[in-house]
Amino acid sequence: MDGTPLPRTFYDAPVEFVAPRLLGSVLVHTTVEGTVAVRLTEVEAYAGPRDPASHAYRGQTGRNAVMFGPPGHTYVYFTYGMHHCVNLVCGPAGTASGILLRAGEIIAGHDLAAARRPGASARDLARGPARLCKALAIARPENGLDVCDPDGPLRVLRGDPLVPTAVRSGPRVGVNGGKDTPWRFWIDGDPTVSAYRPHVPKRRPSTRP
DNA sequence: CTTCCGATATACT
DNA sequence: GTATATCGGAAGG
Repeated sequence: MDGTPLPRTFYDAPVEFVAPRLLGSVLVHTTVEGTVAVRLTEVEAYAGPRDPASHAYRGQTGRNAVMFGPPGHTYVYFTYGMHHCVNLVCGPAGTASGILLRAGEIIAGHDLAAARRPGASARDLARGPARLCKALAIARPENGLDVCDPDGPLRVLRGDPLVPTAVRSGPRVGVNGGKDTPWRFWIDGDPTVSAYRPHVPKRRPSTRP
């Protein structure tokens, strides 16, 4: 990590090209409470309107609007009525592609992250997309931020190089459409990578007594 | 470790 | 009305 944000040109490429190269980089969020930094160990690529698993598959809505804007910005969404998840917008403006930040290792601000995640072990602080957001205090106000701005509150810094064999890929977690597209990327053997869960449709409440 | 399940905003039928 | 890019707690092994 050299303290310099990844340049916007880094994100202005096909999302499946950018995603594995994002592993090992560092997301840093500074608030009035302090600074927490996470080294990314697991991400997923979502390719806009052509990808049935993407939030942009059915076009623009109020929620996904920033996906249709320029790269290098956050797309934060609220799901299941209680969790936030964060993406980085990729590709030229209008591509509506993004990379979901699924998990990472807290490398600075451990005490603050732990205070935001009571009861969690160090390994679990950012092990999962909603857990990562909670540990870094990423929520609606962080939607649409420019992570390339060196003076902004939320930045993505270049990480130490990985050995090429360290990156693995497989199907994305919990998605129904596009389940054969291996666009989940993670650092092999890293304990902070989240557990894989296949998509499971919820059972309807029975009307039977 | 595992399975089950509830919480409930947002988008869609 | 139904589905979902999730999580944490309870209960079982």
